[in-house]
Amino acid sequence: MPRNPPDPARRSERARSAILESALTISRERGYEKTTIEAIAAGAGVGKQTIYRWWPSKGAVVVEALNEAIGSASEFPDSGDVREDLKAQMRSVSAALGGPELGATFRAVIAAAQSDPLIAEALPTLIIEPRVEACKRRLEGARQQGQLREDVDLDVVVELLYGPLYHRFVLHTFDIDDLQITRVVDYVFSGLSPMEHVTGDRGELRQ
Amino acid sequence: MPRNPPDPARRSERARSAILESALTISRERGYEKTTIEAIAAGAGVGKQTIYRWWPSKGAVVVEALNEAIGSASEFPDSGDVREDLKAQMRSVSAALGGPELGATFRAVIAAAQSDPLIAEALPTLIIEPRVEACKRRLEGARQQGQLREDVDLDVVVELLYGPLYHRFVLHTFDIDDLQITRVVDYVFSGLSPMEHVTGDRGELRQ
Amino acid sequence: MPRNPPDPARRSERARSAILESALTISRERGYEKTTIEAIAAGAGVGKQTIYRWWPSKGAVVVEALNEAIGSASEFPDSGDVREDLKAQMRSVSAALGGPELGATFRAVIAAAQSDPLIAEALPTLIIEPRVEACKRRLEGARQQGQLREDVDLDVVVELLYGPLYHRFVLHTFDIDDLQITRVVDYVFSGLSPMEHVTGDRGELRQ
Amino acid sequence: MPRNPPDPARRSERARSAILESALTISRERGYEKTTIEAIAAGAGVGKQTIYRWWPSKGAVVVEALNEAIGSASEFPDSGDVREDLKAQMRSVSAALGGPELGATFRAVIAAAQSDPLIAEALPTLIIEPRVEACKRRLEGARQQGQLREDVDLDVVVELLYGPLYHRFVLHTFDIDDLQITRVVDYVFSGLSPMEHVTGDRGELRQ
DNA sequence: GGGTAATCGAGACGGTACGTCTTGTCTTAGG
DNA sequence: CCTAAGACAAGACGTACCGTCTCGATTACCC
Repeated sequence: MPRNPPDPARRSERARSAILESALTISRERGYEKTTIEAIAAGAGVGKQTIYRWWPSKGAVVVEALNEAIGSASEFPDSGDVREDLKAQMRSVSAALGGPELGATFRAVIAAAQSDPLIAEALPTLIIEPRVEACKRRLEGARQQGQLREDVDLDVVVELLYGPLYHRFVLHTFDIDDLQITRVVDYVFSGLSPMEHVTGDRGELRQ
Repeated sequence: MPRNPPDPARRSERARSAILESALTISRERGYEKTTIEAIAAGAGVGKQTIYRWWPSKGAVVVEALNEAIGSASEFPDSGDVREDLKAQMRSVSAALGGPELGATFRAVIAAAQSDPLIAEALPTLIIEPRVEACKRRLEGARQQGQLREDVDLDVVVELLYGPLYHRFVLHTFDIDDLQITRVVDYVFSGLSPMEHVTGDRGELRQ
Repeated sequence: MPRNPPDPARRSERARSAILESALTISRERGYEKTTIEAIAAGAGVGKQTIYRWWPSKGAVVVEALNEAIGSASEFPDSGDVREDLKAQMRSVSAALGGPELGATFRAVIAAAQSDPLIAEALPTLIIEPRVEACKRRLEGARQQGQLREDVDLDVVVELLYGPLYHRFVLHTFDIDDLQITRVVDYVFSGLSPMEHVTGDRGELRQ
Repeated sequence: MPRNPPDPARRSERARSAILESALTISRERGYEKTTIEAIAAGAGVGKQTIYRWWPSKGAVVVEALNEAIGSASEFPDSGDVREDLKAQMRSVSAALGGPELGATFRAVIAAAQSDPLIAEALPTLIIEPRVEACKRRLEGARQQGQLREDVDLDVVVELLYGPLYHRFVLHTFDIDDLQITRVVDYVFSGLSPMEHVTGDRGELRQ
């Protein structure tokens, strides 16, 4: 006697968006750990069952809410200069991570992903990958314009760029700042080996 | 009539270590968020009051437990070839993170640090910084041997090297593997800009 | 814009009888209080709205179901000996109350009557009174044959006879048995006052 | 791993009596079916768990509350005239059953006993039997004074007396009134058979 | 015999209460 | 006094039903 999954066609869009909005608001106001499904439901004017029908856990609601809040807005700029475009985009990621709006919620989602398998799956799928793909598309463009070596693995390049940001974010070592971003991009493009080779244009590795 | 603080002289060492051990086990098994004081007490064969008497919060118990468990940082190898030394060290970090024992524990700490300020402070101080310093010492040695540019910020270099590993670890995008490690080190040293002339030694950027 | 009442002509007979059958089954199996409209609907393979369209409450469904199920009252036997006829009839009532089928159903109705005004009205009217009347007719016959005092209130006599059975049935003190029935009838006819001279026919008040 | 039953020695008397009082009040005010454990707990200023710890169900709380409310007060009067003493006691039972204070709650408990095995056991044990025993003691006294035949089964006599009251109470046929009580007692003592024997003192079987 | 209106099965919806679990405080008994 | 054990008030958990509502998809009546 298998439990039928609910029929998405009958789903109420009004309820869905009210829930996501309520989830984000409450998460922001009292922190993720003190966010309860009861409160999300009350805040959205919705029965608890409506949440349990469509999401498996509090975390799942919050990831989805977070994803909608960040927006699909992450399309990369393309000014022709890949280094500057990356820095600009990384600065906006940094602002989002550090800002009071989404930062704390994003932290909480990362925390939840460490023990909740459902979120461990949703976080990369829903939030990380689409933005990684956007970054890879920009890098691919740069490669075709000769700003990037032909043979690099773009997945690793993305990790080289954003990994340092997340390193600070999750390990609480330093705040992410423009200086870190500048150096990360410049080091990654120019390399750490003593310059036996010409980097071409911008060897400005100081400060 | 002020509440007298408990007298440390009368404290039961047996209870203390049973609590720390139980906290660690449960944190590892079900994640930090699902770790409850009730369960720690039950697992330690101890009354809840004994925990509340000596620690202010669940987080405080867990940091103390972790601090005792992880032990001190190991020194970097120095074979003369900084790239290979880094790869070796990163592989051993990768093995630890991926292993079932320390990996799960470390996930729990990272998760806890995202919401508990006590752990947010203890994690970089006690755990991360000593290891970063060891790495920086090795890099400094490399710099003096001419394997590293003079002007780079070593903190950022450490983040460039380990950030990609943590990126995979906390965001659950891919498993950390040797290939990633190889590429990270090589890209970071050689740079991503197209090589106008070969760096001489190891241009082996394929595979 | 008044809500049109449903049109009885279009009513599905299949649904109606499936609902009544399901209501009776569930009422019998888990008791009236734990009978839910949800379960009746599911058991009948019917939408909940179909029940709410035609009945105002759970109680209404159950009375209607019971009314169809119990059938009409049977006539009393008349062997000429009113005591024996009463005992015989009371034994058959006792068997019905004690039996798993009607007993459980009847328990459910009695329970329902204590809280649902609809059933509180229907139970005496539809179920009790016809049977009381049959009993009273037999007692009237006995009176005319000189087996019963002229001046007794037959309603009270019926209660004297059947009250003890229901006392055991609803209060769960003892099981109804032949011994109780025999004694009830004999005590009622012979009286409890010490016999100053024997009644002639059946003074057999022992065992 | 057997669940330890709670230790009665540690039980809070304050909580216990607040719960029973709250249960009775709410039961009276909104009816048994609409009485919820949630409301009882709130009304008593008590956690729900404290109710669930000591009672298995809502019904059990209400039976106990009812029992305390009725009071042990049921000792029988002994004026020397057993008929009058019985009538007096039956009138007070009738007043309790019919009264707005306990009548509705008692109905609900009887209803619950029809489907809840726990209440089916508690109702006779806790409430009925102590009062039946008191009645039997009075009847035994009457027997020793020669007001009652030697050979009657007192359990059946009690049922003969109270059965008719409960018959009206649970089947909703008539209201219990003084006339019924008078007739029940008189019929039971004098017997229904035409008077071939002298009843001694009071053959007043009219009206 | 085709249009249309109401019933049907199904089930999502906003709610209330359920019975369980955990929290942090308070109380009891024993060493 | 400190310990373990655990009752306590509070309140969130995830589930079950409530009674209402909205869906297509059959009916069954009326033109």
